[in-house]
Amino acid sequence: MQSQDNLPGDATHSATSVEDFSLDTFLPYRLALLSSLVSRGIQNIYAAEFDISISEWRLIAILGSDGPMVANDIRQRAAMDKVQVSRAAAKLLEAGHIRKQVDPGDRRRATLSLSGSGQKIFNQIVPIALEREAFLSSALSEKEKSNLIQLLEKLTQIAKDMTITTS
Amino acid sequence: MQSQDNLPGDATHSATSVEDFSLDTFLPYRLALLSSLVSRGIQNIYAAEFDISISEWRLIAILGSDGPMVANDIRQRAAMDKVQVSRAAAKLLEAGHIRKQVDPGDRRRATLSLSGSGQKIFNQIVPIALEREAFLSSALSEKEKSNLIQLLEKLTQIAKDMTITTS
DNA sequence: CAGATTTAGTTGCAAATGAAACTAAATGAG
DNA sequence: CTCATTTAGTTTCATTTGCAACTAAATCTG
Repeated sequence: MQSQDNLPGDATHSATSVEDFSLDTFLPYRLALLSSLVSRGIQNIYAAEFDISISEWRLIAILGSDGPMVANDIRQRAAMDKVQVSRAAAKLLEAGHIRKQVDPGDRRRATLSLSGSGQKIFNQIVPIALEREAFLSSALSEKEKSNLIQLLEKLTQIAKDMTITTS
Repeated sequence: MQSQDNLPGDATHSATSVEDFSLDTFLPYRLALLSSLVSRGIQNIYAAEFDISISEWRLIAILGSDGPMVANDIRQRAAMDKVQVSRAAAKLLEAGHIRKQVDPGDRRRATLSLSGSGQKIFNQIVPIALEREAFLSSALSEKEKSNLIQLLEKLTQIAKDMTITTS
């Protein structure tokens, strides 16, 4: 049995013929499908209850769990588009959920952090989100779940490398 | 502050407190992150080469691998919105990549199938997509990959059940 | 069979998104 | 020091999306 040490750019021994193609085992499809189902479900929660969008929640989640940071760091952290970050930040700022402090050393940069209301939203959403997640992953054992996370992390790393990060 | 009394019964073994929250092990986040990276990468391929959007490609992929089917089946198969299916179908129809045959028994339904050019697009994209996927999953062993697919399938099933399918 | 209800799919409109152009500040070269 | 380049973030515009309202066909009820 051949080992599968794929050199990047190689992939020559892998199935690339039309007959072998099955949507059900096609990773990008499976990921997109699951991700959209999950996101849709969660979005309903905080769109209805609080008045924030997905990207806004993402910002709040990042600031809430990792602490204050500069927009660019958020972009890298979440593989978000800089436009996305900018807009989400603008809205959150307007709503008073985050604060912005310009870096005196480099006045283009500004550190973003949760305000009181932002923190409150974070505190309220987290339990709901966790509960939702718990229900979702109730089909998985603890081991399966950590295994899954690990696999996703690996893939994310590769995917990040693949992306021609022009941003 | 509103009460957040969890529905009694299930999923109580998992952490639901703010302190335990970590984005890195939060499944919805990991999924969204990876999925968006992967989709973005693949989209570039067929948006540039052929002139089709993600949902259009999805339709082609489904019809190409599963054969002709009715719009509603596509919707269920791909957990797509019916609007999404309708619009993608309309565009593909206009571009001549699919055919539409009205069911004589129920004239609201129409079976969609790939036309010659649609089939050709399918044949051309599949190898590229597979190669891309092979590269992506080059970090995983065969076993890990099939394991991952299986876990994703399980989760998808749950997520489908969770969704209050109003469509 | 008429009228009400359900189902399949489409359309209109408002909000979200993404690429590219733009502003402003910082850095680098001569 | 001055002009060109890079970097951080914003704005503009065209496209995509998603919900809700709609049309048309089928089915159900009396």
